[in-house]
Amino acid sequence: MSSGDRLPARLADVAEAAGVSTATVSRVLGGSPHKVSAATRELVEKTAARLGYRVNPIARALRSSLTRSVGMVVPSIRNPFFTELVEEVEHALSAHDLNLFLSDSRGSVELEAKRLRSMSSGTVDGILLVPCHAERSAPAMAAAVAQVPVVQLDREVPSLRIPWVGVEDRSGIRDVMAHLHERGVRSIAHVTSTESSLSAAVRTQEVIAEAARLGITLRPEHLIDGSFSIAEGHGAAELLLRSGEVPDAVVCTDDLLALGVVAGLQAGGRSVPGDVLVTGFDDIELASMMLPSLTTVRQPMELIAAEAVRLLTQGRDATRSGARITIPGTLQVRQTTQPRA
Amino acid sequence: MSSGDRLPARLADVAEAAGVSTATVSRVLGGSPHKVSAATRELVEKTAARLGYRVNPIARALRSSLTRSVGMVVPSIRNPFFTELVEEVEHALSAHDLNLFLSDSRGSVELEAKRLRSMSSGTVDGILLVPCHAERSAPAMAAAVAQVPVVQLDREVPSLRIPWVGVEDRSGIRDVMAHLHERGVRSIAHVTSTESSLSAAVRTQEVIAEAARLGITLRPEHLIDGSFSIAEGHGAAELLLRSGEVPDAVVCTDDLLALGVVAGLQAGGRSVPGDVLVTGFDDIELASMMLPSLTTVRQPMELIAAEAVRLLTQGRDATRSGARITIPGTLQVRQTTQPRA
DNA sequence: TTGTAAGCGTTATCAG
DNA sequence: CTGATAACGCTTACAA
Repeated sequence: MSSGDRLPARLADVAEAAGVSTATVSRVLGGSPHKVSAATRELVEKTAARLGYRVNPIARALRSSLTRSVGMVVPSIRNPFFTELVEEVEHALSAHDLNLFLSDSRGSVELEAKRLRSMSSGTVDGILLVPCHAERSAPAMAAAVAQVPVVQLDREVPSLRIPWVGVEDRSGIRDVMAHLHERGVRSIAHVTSTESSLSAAVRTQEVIAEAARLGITLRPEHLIDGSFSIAEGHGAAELLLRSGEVPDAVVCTDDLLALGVVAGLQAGGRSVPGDVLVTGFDDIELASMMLPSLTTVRQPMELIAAEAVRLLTQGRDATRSGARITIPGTLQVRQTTQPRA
Repeated sequence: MSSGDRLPARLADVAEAAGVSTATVSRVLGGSPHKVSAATRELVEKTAARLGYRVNPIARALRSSLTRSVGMVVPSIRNPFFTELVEEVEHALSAHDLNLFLSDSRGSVELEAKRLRSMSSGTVDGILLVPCHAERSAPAMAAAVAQVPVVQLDREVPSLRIPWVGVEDRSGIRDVMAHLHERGVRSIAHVTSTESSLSAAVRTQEVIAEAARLGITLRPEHLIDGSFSIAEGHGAAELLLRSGEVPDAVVCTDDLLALGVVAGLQAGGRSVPGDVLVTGFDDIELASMMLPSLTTVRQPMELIAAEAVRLLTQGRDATRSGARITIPGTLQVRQTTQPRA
């Protein structure tokens, strides 16, 4: 049934065709530090090209126990922040000639554990993980890290000594609050998702602290805690409108929530920023494309991805260090916090 | 990135501990059809569990030339339509216990070729590809398909006999046009990206044909052809507004363009749907979350993903067949085409 | 500088 | 039903 496609050339075929040993071919083509004369090298390269030879990465991996690929597990690839992070990671890996094995844990600790198990049994040289739960992700991670280097991104499981790379949450929030204060905001609501992520919890902490420090009112019933999604933000806005007293601004711990809040406020007949200011966090692509465009804190995803990949490629020592690399975000002031005319 | 702590148990270790041969262990644990006595089977399973044995997928792949993973290459993982498609593919693969190798070609034929080359040299059992160009993607695809089964998703390279799964473009557009006609629309503009995708070209063809058939005006300068992005849609709306004569509706070949068009029209002081109706195509998550929510054609991505995976897993025969599987989309009527009060 | 040969951890083909 | 044993394609001591 298989038509005229010939089986791909193996290392041995190249060796035979070139009249040298397999060892020599391997040394030339595998980029080994071993010395090979210029003439032989050229001969080998020529014949390899002529035969259309390509290494069998599986065989290479079995022999060298190096796969040249890394795994990445995120809670939801559909969340634009993670999508953009994955994209940056892919680019960073390309530079090192590494492939990406992507998995979505769908926010499930069990599924995450399964993915980690499958990856840590030799398919990848390292794992980049955005844990889906701050405590319950720990056991599977501990098991994985015994087999292969692991680096956490964005979200952190504090009970483990696994390196982490993420944004400086507190300073980002401080910038937001200072900006709102400057805009004359006297009262805020806060929409967050402390359950999903430790980062969100830290941000919320900081929102509360800064509100107190700046004399901005944050009523307990105006602190709304759910999950990260547009729908959640939409619901939060409805709640707010029903509460009767609508604050001057709504501070959200991520852009999806902020998008939902803006839509919800508009649906309720309020103008943003005319009646209420809104801020987000992350700076996903949509934040600058939406109307009104969203004031938010830009997470430098390129940097986060690059640092994570660097940690991973620098090997066990680096990933053993328990390093915590925090990278500052930058406030992007846009239309949702324009001063009222 | 070096090896782990305790060396993991190998097949041979299990065999030794259980006092049987490696062949027997392999037969039990590898799910081979070969008969093994119930007693031996249980013994092996017990010892394997006790030693925490897990197969080495690399060794297995080398021996059996089956990796239990498939590669997927999309033009941009950031495009929500592809993101959602990837997610569905991941789910479909999970059901078959297959892993996903994801790559982003960033719309570059060269990068795409590189990805295909790397994947087709043994790292995956099959490739799901959304080609980034209707002609220039062909050479690399032809080379890949000689090594490994390939299935095209969404976009198609017609010059190759490679199976394809996608939505029924023409009927989707006919539904949109019929709906607009019913709404009393007499003139439209059309925003598309025929360069990116044959599907878009087909949709555009159908828009023109249906406009003619239904007596709806589509002025040549109101046919705007660019790339698939929110920014592009935004620009198209500005162009439209500057043209002086704003049509009754704007038909877009994807949701991103439609999102941009809505934002652009609003920025220019027009109301959607008050002054202008807008339609999209795809039904990405945002389409129903945005305000006003977007009337669009829902692509059944779960089905598309499932069919593609089915073709791939059914092996060479299926992927040699040159099958073209088209799946009907369904019109989702939402706020952007509400009748003017 | 080059070659020989021993594995890497499985699966599959034989005999028994 | 079970067990030796030879591959799979490559890297890397060790020899020459």
